[in-house]
Amino acid sequence: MKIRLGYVAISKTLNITTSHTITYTNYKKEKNKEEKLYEIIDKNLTNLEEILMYNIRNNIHFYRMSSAIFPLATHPDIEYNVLETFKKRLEKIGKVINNNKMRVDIHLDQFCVLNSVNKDVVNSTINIIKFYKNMLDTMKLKTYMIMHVGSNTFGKINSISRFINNFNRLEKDTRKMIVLENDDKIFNIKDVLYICKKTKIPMVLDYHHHKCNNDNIKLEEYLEEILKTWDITPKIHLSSPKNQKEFRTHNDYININDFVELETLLRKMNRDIDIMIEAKEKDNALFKLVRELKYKGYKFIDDTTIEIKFDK
DNA sequence: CGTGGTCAAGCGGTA
DNA sequence: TACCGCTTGACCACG
Repeated sequence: MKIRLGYVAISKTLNITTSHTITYTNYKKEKNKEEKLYEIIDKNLTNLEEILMYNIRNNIHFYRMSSAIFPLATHPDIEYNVLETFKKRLEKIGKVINNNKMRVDIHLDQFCVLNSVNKDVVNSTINIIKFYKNMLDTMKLKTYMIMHVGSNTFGKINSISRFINNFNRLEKDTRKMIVLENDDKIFNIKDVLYICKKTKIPMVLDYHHHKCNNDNIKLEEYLEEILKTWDITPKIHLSSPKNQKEFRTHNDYININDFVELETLLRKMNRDIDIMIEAKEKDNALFKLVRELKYKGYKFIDDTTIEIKFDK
């Protein structure tokens, strides 16, 4: 079995970002509003292209796009069809991704709360989901949007059924593009797995969140079921705590012990896995982990792919 | 230059 | 009750 490693949004090595933005307040002050927006988006897309080339050069097969490439794209008071304007560009980027068989996905922001008790929040969340679906469709990427279950208002049972109800309001094609992740405070792996089985949503396991929020539930007992929610290679998120006191906060790097713990469970599963490194040092953290794993004796097929022996 | 205040957006936890 | 962190922390005014 193989484990591939990926990273999120920013390359620290290249030192470029695809999240250049403008706030609504400053946007309103601009003389050439549209021009200003397009300039920012153009910069973001150029940097995205550069990051993708960097990923290809370094055999990184697995990457999460920023959700801030198109500033203000879903703002209620701004009318602009950004996806139409940048269609050619997005198609080209999509082609690069597909031609190189790279797995690229996206994570919805924290204010996308599908099960909110506030109707306006739900509606804007649905709008945002539609926007990203259109974006991914424009790029011709067969991939997913990752999100959390959301709010806990009126307790878990109510909150879970709110999620399922609102999820079912989405169109069928859109529903197929949603992936759920266990969070670090409320919805643990058991809760999320329950929803995922009911709705046929694939489940991303976040190992660090599980450590933060587990109610003494053992991952061993659920891991196989979690992986089964995927038709394709399952995806797992890995990060390390900043320190004991600020446990929930992400560390700059990955503690190799966290990887080894997780990998020890995974090697009993006999499935290829994609592990996304979520560390503040981004690709640097990924490569640091790779160096340490090699030193420890892990066998690598290429720069970021580990060969693991199935171990019952 | 570096830095502190600000920014469209939700939510729960912590001091 | 106000801030923090998640999220992707970037921009801008000021010194």
